[in-house]
Amino acid sequence: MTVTIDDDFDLDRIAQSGQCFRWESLPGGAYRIPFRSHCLHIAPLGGEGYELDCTAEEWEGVWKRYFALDENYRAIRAQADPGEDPFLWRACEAQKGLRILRQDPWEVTVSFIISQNRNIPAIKRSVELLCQSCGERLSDRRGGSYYAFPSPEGVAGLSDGDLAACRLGYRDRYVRAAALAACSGALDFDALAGDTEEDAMKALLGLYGVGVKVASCIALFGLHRLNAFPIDTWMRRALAAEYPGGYPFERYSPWNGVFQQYIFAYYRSGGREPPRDKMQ
DNA sequence: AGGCAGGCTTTTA
DNA sequence: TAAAAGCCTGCC
Repeated sequence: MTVTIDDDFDLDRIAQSGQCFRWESLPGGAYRIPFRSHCLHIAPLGGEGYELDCTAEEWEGVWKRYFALDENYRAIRAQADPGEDPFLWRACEAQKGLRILRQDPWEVTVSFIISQNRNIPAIKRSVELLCQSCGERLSDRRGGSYYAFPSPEGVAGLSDGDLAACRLGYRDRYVRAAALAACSGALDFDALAGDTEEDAMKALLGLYGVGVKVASCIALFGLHRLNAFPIDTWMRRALAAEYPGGYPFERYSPWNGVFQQYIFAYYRSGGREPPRDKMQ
């Protein structure tokens, strides 16, 4: 089936934004996107049109929510004023098409625990190895196979050796601890959904191996708390260079996390003063 | 109590 | 070799 999407929506930008690690790039700007037990092939047709391999029901019931198409990113971007904050405006213009997905919170939790002190290719590799080691092998609609992201039980059941084979390094005990917490109910994403931002952050920070940065990423990308504002090395550089007087959080609430993502992507793509030496 | 240095696995460029 | 969407522990 085909659909038209009448808002900011750029598959390449989303794929490269560092919020999801399992999108598979295909020829022609298309992607294969696994989500829980679903898998979508989506190909741009030019303009606002896209070719999908799912039913209308699945598009309506699963993917529109996954892509957060109920939210209007043009309207969010419009809050950045070129005269008031030219840097933010440029970042939004340059990265137009980004969206914050509604991903599976468990997958996001593990992925961002794995992300610490690593670059994106290395993160993708470990996540994929983890999926292959204990995720369910499923078929997409084109006869291809893929591995679902494993359940907490699946991860908790891995031997030391199998977990080590995922090349998680010192993070392997963090991942195992998160799996045990999710199995025991100590980590309950449904409960977190009803919490205040502060309580949700507090609960996430209680996980072994989860600090402020990773907890913020889980809140933003896993719990869809669009005001959560992860600060990594890139954001630290961007804030120091562009907002020496402090970032105006009040001004952009409750969309701080969205603007954070524009700034992060803009900076990482070389839009501003890359780290002293070279870029990718 | 709260801040800071050092260490940690592995990959990437 | 330094840096990578950092965090934990021990010391002060």
